[in-house]
Amino acid sequence: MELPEVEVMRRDLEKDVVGRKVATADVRASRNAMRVIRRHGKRKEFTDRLVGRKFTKAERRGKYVLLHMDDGDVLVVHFGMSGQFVRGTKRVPLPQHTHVVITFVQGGDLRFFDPRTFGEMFVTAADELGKVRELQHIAIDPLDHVFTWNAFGGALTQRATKMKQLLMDQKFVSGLGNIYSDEVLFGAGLRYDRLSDSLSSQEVRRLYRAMQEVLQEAIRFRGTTLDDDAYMDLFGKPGEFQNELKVYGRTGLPCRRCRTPIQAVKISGRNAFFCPQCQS
DNA sequence: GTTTAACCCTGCACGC
DNA sequence: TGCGTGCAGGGTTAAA
Repeated sequence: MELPEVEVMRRDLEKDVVGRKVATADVRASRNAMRVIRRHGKRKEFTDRLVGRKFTKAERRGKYVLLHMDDGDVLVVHFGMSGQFVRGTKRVPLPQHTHVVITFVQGGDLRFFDPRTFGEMFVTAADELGKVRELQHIAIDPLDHVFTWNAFGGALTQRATKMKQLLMDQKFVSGLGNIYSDEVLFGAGLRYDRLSDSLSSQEVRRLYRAMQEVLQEAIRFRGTTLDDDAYMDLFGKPGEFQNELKVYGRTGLPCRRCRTPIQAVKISGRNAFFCPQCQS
């Protein structure tokens, strides 16, 4: 789950979970459930900080969601690649690999399931957030209004890294993963292996604009739901952006712009998809 | 400074 | 049919 999916989830949570009060919290009895709340030694340590609390705000930092509560604590959630929230009720059976169930005083519940358990959730005090290592290093959000193409260009020349890796580096710019880094680079007409300090100012502007456009569009289409990655929104509905993808997963298919077959290469263990004609 | 690989995990596609 | 293998990926970490 990358920035657009996390943002869609955040908006859904803001609409449907903020304002609700926790009646019960349950961490399921499995090894992987404990993996999900790995920061807490015991289930009770986690659940005690949720029960009786009301959610007051849903915030996003990079690919993290922060659910603030009325006592100043925060439920921090990272979805990894297969983590999901879904709203439910007692009558709806729990999905496979459900690790945490939070029920509300107002009725209904919130389930967290995650087959591959790369996801994580934990509760911390809001004023301790600055001490959480993963959150400290999250770079500026590409959709933040303080993020200007000027500042972006300056940061790019400070480094000499292949563009794909740099875009996926959460310490450099937050929110992009394997799918959207490829889509952004295609939108900018840049190859995955261009070095960041080799970009002209025109290319920097193109990249900046492509980043805004791709991410905003992906949010508008409510995220990308691939066959092998069943991302769904809070209400279990898939996204639509997979139909708009220009390069990701399209190996051998004609480029939507120039008809040249899309290529895939391995770069540091990840697939990079690109059009050899449109990107240079 | 930058890059690579391994690790955590399950589901699925593939070949035999 | 059923099994083993390889791959997918976010983020961290150790090693090159």
